[in-house]
Amino acid sequence: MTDDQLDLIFKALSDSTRRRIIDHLSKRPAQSLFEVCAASVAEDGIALSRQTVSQHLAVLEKAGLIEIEWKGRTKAHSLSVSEDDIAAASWLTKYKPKGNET
Amino acid sequence: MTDDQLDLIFKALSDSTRRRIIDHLSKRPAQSLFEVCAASVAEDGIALSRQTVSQHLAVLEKAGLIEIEWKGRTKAHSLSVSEDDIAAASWLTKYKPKGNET
DNA sequence: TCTATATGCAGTAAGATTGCTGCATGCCAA
DNA sequence: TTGGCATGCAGCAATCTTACTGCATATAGA
Repeated sequence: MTDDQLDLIFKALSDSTRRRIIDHLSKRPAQSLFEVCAASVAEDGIALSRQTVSQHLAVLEKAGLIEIEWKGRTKAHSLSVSEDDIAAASWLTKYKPKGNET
Repeated sequence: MTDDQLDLIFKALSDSTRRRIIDHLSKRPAQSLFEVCAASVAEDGIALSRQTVSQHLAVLEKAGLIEIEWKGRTKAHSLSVSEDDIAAASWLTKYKPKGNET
């Protein structure tokens, strides 16, 4: 796992909008851009423009956290969390206290 | 764990310089600002100004990952990773695949 | 073919981030 | 008391981020 990859993953996770998108995609995979927009409004009450959501999805894709499948003219986004992603995002556990905290 | 807290922790971890500082502090706690600067040059070959390192330390402190103890005119920085921090940084494990990936 | 729909790309503006320099403050030690 | 050292704060420039609007492209279906 390179430093750049860690950067991408942590940066992707450092925005609550993107964390919400991850949550939506975990509940229902293969959502189109419009569906993610709709879910954001319906479940979180947060209205974002299509392009804004598109950019967030691009960040998540760049970090390797979601995967894309084109179905005709619609782009299906699904969560794609690998073991490597989990390991990277758990980077901090390396520095876990040895049971001596208050 | 609030969304804001997750933002702070992931943002703090999304910079390789800050991850390196965490690593230095884990190896040797209670380092002053100057010592962190020196370690960055000595161990990583990266020269950063005192103020730049100070800012990175402030981000880490704001995220609650390090703690400060003043000793006279020097500020001793130590790693302070709580169980909550570990849990927050492991946020992605919620979406761990159920053993069906390639 | 033609239209409606799903998405992409370009451009923009406000705000955050990251690095820096310079000056101010505050404490230890002689 | 005073000199020197560790740190803080203010300010600045370059870049990145996050949101947006508007236009272009491509595909499914009538």
